[in-house]
Amino acid sequence: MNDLKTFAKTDHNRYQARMKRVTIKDVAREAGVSYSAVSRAFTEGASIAPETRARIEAAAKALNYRPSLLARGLVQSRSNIVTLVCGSMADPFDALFMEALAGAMAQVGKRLMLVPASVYADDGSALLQALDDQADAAVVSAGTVSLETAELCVHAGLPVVLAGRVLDQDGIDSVVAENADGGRQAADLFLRTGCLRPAYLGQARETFSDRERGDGFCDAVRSGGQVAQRHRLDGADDAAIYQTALRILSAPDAPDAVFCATDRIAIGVIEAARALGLAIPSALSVIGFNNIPAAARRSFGLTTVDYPVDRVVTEIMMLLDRRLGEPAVRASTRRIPVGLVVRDTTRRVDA
Amino acid sequence: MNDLKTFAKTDHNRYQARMKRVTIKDVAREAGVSYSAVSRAFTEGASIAPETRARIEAAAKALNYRPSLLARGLVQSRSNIVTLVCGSMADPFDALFMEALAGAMAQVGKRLMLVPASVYADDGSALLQALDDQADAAVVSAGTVSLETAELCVHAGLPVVLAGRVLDQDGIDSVVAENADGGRQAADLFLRTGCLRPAYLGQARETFSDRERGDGFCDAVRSGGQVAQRHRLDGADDAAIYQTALRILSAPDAPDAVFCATDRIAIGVIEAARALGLAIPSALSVIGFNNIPAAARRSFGLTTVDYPVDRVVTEIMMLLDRRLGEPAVRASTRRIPVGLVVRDTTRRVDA
DNA sequence: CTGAAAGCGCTTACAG
DNA sequence: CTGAAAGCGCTTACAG
Repeated sequence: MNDLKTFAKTDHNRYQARMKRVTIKDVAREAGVSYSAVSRAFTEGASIAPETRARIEAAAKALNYRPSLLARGLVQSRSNIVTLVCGSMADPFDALFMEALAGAMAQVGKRLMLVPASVYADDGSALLQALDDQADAAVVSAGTVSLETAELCVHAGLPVVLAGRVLDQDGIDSVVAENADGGRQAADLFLRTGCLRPAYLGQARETFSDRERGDGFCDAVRSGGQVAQRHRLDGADDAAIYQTALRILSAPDAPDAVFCATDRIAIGVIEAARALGLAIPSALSVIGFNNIPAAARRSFGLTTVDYPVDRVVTEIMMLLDRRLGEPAVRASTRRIPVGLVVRDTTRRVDA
Repeated sequence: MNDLKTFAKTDHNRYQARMKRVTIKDVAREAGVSYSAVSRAFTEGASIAPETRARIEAAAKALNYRPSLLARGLVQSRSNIVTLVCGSMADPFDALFMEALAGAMAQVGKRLMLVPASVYADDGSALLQALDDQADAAVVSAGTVSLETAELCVHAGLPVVLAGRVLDQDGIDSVVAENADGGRQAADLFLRTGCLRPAYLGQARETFSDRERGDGFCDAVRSGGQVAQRHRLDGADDAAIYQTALRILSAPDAPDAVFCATDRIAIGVIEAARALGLAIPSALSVIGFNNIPAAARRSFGLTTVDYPVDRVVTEIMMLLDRRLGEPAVRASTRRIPVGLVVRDTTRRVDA
């Protein structure tokens, strides 16, 4: 990957006999019209004689003409690009979110530009790419976004919506799960099913949603008159999840119920429990978050907090739409309701 | 999602008091230089006095100037965009591939534009988006690409590489797994461990790689003097995988060994087998393909054919680089070697 | 090293 | 309905 000189930065023209693009002028010449006419022929609802349009369309087809989105974007200062600052795809939830978002954007004629947060400095500069792209909007689902960067975007009139976190900055909208409520629901179920040593297991690096889930859970446990342990992963991959779970579950004061920041973590806990011979749910209860497809697998039957990805995407689209219509509108945070899906990793509440 | 009028297509200007962008001219004025000078200041290795550059950089910082990638792309006819035509992210392998590709592209200063194949007509038109974007290259990992579309891209000088399939069209490169060899390896293991009724289970809609895997497998089984069953999923989601597996495994002539087109399918087969009380691997052997992280989970311990995603990405980058350097070079197909990773779903070869 | 000019491929008022 | 002109924000020869 070190010698991709050409692709990376070398002067293409030195090497490349790339065909020159067929432009609006070529079509105009072919059709015998001005090139404004060609532009109109490709603009919905422009005033142009049907016959002229037909002639132009024929010429365009003959020449394989395709309007340049770059040029159009430049002149309209609207690129039809939406920048998505994203993180690792190791958790299926993130991949499904991206897929849903890309689909929704396609519905309104926009496409997603991927900016992997990991390749940018952890100072919010990933988001600045959206500015460089003249993106119509940005969605941030990973990485850091500094107040300074956010401010810059707002100032430039770039609508940005944060997924999974809230930033205290005018003009930056957010959509997040009712995380604390999800944590509370998990805690309630543990308490009602007689769990005595509940614990929360969060991400290696605490995130906004992670913290809210943990807080909601621990607060509710405390309200129930118990105290919750609070743990954190040793690392981000499946192996680290498993090892952390092993450690926690084999400690002297091992919990008998674990609420995990994500389903992926919860599945690691289930596997560790099985390796240790802990029966689920009699000796250990487990609850996840997100309700990814794997949670429903027979192998796991994971009780989890359902976080409907389509709702998230719908809200993002609506926030974006609203802000485009009214750029100065107050920042708003949309909370997506979440609900327990009870499967096999928690005990029955028949008491 | 039906009323996103503003975001979708309405005239922004009617609503939007978007700040006008700060341009090269603003910086030039602020720094007291021509705007060619500003351009140079932002061009690596351009001839400009250090002091002038410093002054310009200061002015740029003061104004929060950021070069427009759109404008730059237009004039250089190089957008630094790479279009990825992608499919569903339901299979973790696809998400990991995308992540790896995005990372590699970032290394060379390019970003990925997502085009979900599903939202375009099944005639290869998704790929045409790459042309409209003035993309520097396109990678296709899903959907149909017609010869006609491919031809158009080649003609326009757009490098395209196909992932997971080969197209008989000059100028279109490919990277694919040694699928048939993978199938052969799976078959050999089944035969050497005494399996008597081997079967292949492919995707609902046959794909290029799918077919190669099945062919390689069935041919090798035949060479071993047996005949393989050949099945196909009833649908694309986890539920359909599970149901299809149930059906196949409870048939009168049920197989005692199943090679699956992907790990995801294989996991469904494992779950169906367990539901039916079939012991793995004594009563049923299972082999997958890809070696996704889930395959290594203790819950599955899936024997599989490892298809290293990083190798795939590396080859794609090299093919792209080569074609950019030499646009007319013959199309080439890179075959990525694959290898069995033996875990717990196949019997020991101690006989 | 620096500036003025032309041009990338379009759209958008403005006249006609 | 149609065309000529200006301009979107840059880069790139070309002179100086």
